[in-house]
Amino acid sequence: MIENQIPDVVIGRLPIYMLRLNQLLRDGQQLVSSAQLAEMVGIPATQIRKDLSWFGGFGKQGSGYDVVHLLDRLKTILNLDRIWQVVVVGAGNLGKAVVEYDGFRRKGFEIIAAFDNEPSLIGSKVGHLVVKSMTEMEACIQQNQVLIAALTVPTSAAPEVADKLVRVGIKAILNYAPVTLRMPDDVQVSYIDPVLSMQKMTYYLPRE
Amino acid sequence: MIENQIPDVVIGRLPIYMLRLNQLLRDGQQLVSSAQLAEMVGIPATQIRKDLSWFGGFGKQGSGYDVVHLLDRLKTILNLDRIWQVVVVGAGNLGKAVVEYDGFRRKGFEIIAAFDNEPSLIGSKVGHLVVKSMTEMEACIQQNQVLIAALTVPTSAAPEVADKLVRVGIKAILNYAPVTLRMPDDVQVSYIDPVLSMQKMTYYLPRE
DNA sequence: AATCCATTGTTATTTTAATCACAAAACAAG
DNA sequence: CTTGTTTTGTGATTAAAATAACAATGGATT
Repeated sequence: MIENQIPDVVIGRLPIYMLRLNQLLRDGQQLVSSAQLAEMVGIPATQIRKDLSWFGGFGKQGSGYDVVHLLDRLKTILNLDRIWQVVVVGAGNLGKAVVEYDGFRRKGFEIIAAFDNEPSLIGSKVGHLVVKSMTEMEACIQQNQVLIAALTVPTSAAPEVADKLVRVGIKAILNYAPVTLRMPDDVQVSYIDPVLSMQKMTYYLPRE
Repeated sequence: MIENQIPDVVIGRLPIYMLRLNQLLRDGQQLVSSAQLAEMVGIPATQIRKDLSWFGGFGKQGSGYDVVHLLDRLKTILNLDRIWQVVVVGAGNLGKAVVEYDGFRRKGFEIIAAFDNEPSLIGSKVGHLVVKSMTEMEACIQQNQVLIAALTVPTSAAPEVADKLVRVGIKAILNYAPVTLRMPDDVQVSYIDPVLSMQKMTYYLPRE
């Protein structure tokens, strides 16, 4: 994590706030109090206010936060006031699911290419894309100045492929492989592993 | 979260340790020091030792931890010394991907059924399963005493379906819908939302 | 214009988690 | 059997995060 003023945990909560604010926006609500938002996200109101105050106050005493304005500010803070291009590396089942999932596009992440080095996959269609060879990856990433990659290759290949991605300019990796990546400080890594989440939950389940 | 002696963050790290220990096991290594494990997972050795010490000491001074034994203990602690049956609710693209992903099975989570209420999906094959109607869900969960569900229905349906799952006995929900679920204290919920992770990473990316 | 009410922004406090530091234990070597 | 080396387990300390408390503010009401 890059050394910074604002705690990482706070940054992590902002997207959650955005999710609920978008919901309020769709419902046509114009103002929201920290208490109401708290109720929606299951986080204390005082913590929400504190989180937001890191970026300066944008609420109004007595009435609360303007939904549109707050959403707009959060978008800007999180650099989400633009479209981000994303490449998917690894076009197996998992990669396919990532490309075909439209949640990314809906939130401003455009998947522009999918790569694999398995000859049988290259040239095949995945969603709206045609799978490209890994040899084309570097050129594609650099030409489009892509900064974000989703890594869906087999675990054994993940560290090596991640290194390569960083070498060609990637600064954020959404890693679906269950392996810890050792990356330079200016490269972000997020781990997506539903199995780990399940393994945590079983701790709390009755032993029967 | 259930009120407990041991901090939730500690529980959350145990599955990560297991992941690496399994790797060492495959490599045939018999002993591991906290320092070596630390190197592998990117967490300080002192924190690993402290985490483990919550459950009593199972290392040997001077030599480290016996890989097989430690793995065994962690399995028991996390209730992973058994097979857990899981149902998937929602058999669209996402549900399909979850059923077909074999990472769950490999770690002892057996997906025994997939449900949907879309008539066109009911009866179709998803992986090795035949999609069942939601009307059959209650009977299936109760007959098999299933405690874990993966929730892959559309966001709008998620809260309602989650409530139903809890009513019929589910105690842990892996929620893929981007919505906060309000659940009783004895029900675990984990959120899987790769978009949130991406939105967090963009904060740290250069504004270009 | 004065009062009241709701709700923010922020300082102070408490709680929780991470890190440090070191004594105790295991084992190997002389 | 003593000495040296390694590495654990844990009490003490520091750092970080969450919570509480409340003054300040904006708007509504009389």
